[in-house]
Amino acid sequence: MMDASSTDDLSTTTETASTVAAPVNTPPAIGSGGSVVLDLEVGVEAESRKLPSSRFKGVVPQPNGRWGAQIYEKHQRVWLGTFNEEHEAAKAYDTAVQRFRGRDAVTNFKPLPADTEEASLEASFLNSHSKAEIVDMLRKHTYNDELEQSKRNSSSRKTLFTDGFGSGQLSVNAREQLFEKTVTPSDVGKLNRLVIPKQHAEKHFPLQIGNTSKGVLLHFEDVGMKVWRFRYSYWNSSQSYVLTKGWSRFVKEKNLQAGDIVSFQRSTGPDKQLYIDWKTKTGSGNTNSRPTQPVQMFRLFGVDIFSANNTHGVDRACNGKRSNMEMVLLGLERCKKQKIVDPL
DNA sequence: CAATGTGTTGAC
DNA sequence: TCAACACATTGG
Repeated sequence: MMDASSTDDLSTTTETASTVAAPVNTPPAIGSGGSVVLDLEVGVEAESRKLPSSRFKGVVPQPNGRWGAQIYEKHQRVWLGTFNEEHEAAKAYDTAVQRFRGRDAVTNFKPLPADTEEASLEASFLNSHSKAEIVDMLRKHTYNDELEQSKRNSSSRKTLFTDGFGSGQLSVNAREQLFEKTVTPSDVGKLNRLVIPKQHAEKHFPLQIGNTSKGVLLHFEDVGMKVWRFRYSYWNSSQSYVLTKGWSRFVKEKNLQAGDIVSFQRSTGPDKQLYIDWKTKTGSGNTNSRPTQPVQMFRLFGVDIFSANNTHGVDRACNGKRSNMEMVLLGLERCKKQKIVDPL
């Protein structure tokens, strides 16, 4: 009904930012919640008819002592809901104005918590929802909850995980398959490099002209949440794109053999996190057991956690309860810092 | 009936 | 754009 169905984003752009920069606005003046006070407004009390105006932008008093929040868009008011506390209404306005007019819009409070990581997370959250959705959250007072939930999801750098039979994938961050390559003998040999088929390289890992020969460092995360850093560059001599420095370590640790398949993925979310995985030709995932890799091992908070290959059935046996493996993964999610393998 | 939020107006 | 204000509409 409210019909704030303005399509989405990009309508504002340019004109938005600039102008402000400085968090002008009246200072949030103490947190005096209810009491109207203000002796100079004796008339107000006496009249008992006029409503106290708000110190905050976008906040209007309600007859019942509560506070409404509103923002204007295209000559029309967009109602953001009613709130018990004046500052809650002000915060709702802040959220809305940032979605409607960009990150640098004038707000009541925001300029204060000018973090970096949190701020960007909220920014991506805002931009991943339509104006109408944000308004709806504000009116229902669910914005903060949804934002927090979003943060949890985006911070969980989860990798796909199989139950040993390739059937049980736990919830995974949305990611797209970029491409796979069956490694050649030279890819896993002494040349210490992986040739990336030109077709895929140019499509998914475009190199800037300046970096063509110099190369760049690409970060990939594997199923164990280890981060691998490979030098990626173009070899004029062979007219091919290659992963060089760092690649041999991967080959060694994974015991990659000719004919195995390496696959590359990228998260579809705002972060363009890259992932790398591998499997044997027969393709039973990477939980297959090679002599050198009898079990999967996670390292969590400095503790090695082993999981037998045949977790099949174990998870399922938990009947509704969270499975052991799930707990492990949940723990991994919380592990903020990722282990850097092969620091170059 | 009380609360909500729209209609509307005038100031900036 | 914005808030003030009146009041129609909602919802329990």
